[in-house]
Amino acid sequence: MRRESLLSGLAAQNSGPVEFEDAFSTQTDAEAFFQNGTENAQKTHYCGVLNPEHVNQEVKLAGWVGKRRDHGGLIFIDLRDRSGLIQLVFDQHDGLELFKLAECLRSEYVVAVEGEVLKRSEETINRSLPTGEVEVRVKGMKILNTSKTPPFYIEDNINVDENLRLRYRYLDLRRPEMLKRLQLRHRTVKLVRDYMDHHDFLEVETPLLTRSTPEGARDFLVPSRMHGSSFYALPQSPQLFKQLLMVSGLERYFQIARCFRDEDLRADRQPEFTQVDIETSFISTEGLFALTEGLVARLWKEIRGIEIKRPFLQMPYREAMDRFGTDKPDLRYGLELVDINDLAQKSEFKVFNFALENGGAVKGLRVPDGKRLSRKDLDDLTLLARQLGAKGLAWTYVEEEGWRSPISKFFEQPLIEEINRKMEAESGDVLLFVADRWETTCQVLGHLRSHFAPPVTSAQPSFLWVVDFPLFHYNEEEQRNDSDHHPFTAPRDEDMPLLDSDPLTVRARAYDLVLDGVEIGGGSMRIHDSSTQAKIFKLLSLSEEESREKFGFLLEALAYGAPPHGGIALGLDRMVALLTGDESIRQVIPFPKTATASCLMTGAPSAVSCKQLEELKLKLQQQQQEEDNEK
RNA sequence: GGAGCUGUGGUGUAGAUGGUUAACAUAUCGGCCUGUCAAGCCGAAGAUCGCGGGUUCGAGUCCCGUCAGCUCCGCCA
Repeated sequence: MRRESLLSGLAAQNSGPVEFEDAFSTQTDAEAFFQNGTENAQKTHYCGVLNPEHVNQEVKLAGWVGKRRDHGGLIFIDLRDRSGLIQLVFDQHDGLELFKLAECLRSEYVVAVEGEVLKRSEETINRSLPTGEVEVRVKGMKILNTSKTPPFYIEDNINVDENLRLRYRYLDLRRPEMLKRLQLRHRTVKLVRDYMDHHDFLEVETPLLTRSTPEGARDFLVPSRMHGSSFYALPQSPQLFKQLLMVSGLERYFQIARCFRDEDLRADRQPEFTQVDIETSFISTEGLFALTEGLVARLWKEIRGIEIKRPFLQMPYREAMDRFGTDKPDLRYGLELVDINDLAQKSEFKVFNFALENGGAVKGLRVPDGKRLSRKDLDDLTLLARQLGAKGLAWTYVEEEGWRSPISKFFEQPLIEEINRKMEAESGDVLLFVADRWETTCQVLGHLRSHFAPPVTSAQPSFLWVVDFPLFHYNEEEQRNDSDHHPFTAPRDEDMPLLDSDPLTVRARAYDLVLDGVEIGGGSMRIHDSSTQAKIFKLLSLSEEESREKFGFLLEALAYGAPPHGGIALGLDRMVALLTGDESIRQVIPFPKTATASCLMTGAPSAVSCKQLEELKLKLQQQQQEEDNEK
């Protein structure tokens, strides 16, 4: 109960831009802890909690030496622990032996001290420090450990190579802002657990050593010693297990689940990441949305102090692509794409005509005040559009007299005016056009749209459900249909007849949760009868034997009274990063990997001994080649 | 797999068009100093410029390769 009131209190004072609350904002927490246990006899208080109420109290503190200010006969030390800083004072009149010891102190030494909390005189109060009204006059000290000079400053807002931070991650985490991130992440997870528990969900663990299944991302494989030439795979998500738990009659499952995908990394992608994994039986999509919205709203309320409007907006995939050129639109700004198929048709511009004749689309993006863009800027944008898969980019400056553009000659003046009107273009704007396959057109312009995103002004986050994803997409490389979400996603009932006639138009009962242009979760209602599931496998070009071999256990389970069920997985790392305002999820993962999936601290991944390989009956390709060469 | 950016004392940076002893701040070490909190003052030590090769009389600077980090595309939900 006390925790509840503490949290809501914090929320109230925390409504502005991203700000961490203090690790221990109230004295009660720390005091309760020390009164209850003797496990920490070296400390009676956390450094960061001391205030005028403690004046004249004898305290025991322990922590790390921060800044040292040596005045000769008087030494000030900033003592830091998890909670914050307190100024220690050593006076040589308090005893020479102690003072000599204080002179030895260096950055990051670990010390335990005893002393008296004193009120600082008015002119020596430090207003920028929460504990700045008091200081501790030290009467006894023990140096618990010394320290090498750290490779970077242990303080907030440092500007060092990320290389170095990752190599010495334990020191990086010692910085207050990083400790606060860990604390915020802890609180997020705690809120999730409390919320799910409150809604009757059971947290269940699922295996990390499981079997490799086709589809989806590349698996991380773990060789089996007992079964030579066989491998476990680390789960890309607990997908199959959570569905099987529904068959088990669990009805409501969740897990803070670690997931593994062996794909290339990004600022928001790590090879191992954490999902809030949820699955429920006997629930409608709307019911699941309400549940999820409640959870997310709770997090933003408790941690950011932001009241979120519910229910969240919903938008079909098709509309998201048409208007924003992405399946995860950022709705905090406009700059919508404009469909000009009908007008493009009337032009003499072959590129436009050609795209339309081939079933493609022509769309435009208005760049307000685009006249600031130089010819070179436009060339760069064209290059970017090409890199993104478009055949090219058409552009024009909009001026009072008409268009100034290499393509203006293909457009009659009335047509130009019509396009201007449709795109709400004014003199001084630039218009960008892409004519290509519908999907390419949308994607490329969507990317350019984000290029021109105005600076964020609103603190109000924009949550959005993207719904009605296609069930399949065509995989050019493999020349077959692939699941857009995953193979267990149920088609919409009314689209079932299309499965045979026109599978690519079938819509799935799948949904993504999008926040400010970031996909923070996704899920679907699942197939719960084995015949439909078998049919989907077939449409995915999985032979009967193959699907029986890979997913037989699922098909079998579905035949034993599987309840209708569905769920969602929320990206915890991404959510926490949004809550802290960090650009990269590495900031909120204690020990992240680099872009090439290595850990600079431990040196993982690393070579292993021949003996280990032998036990696993593995031979490296390199080894094999050498042996072959010898023959 | 591809593209871009970055790499100079411990750290953060400066080093136009190639030119002698690679500069500054901070940290570190030593000395002085009783009210600092980015303490101050004096002094010292510390980098063959990511690595390898090339061009050149001469390379931190130009070229090629390579490694590492970051960002993006492909990939990934």
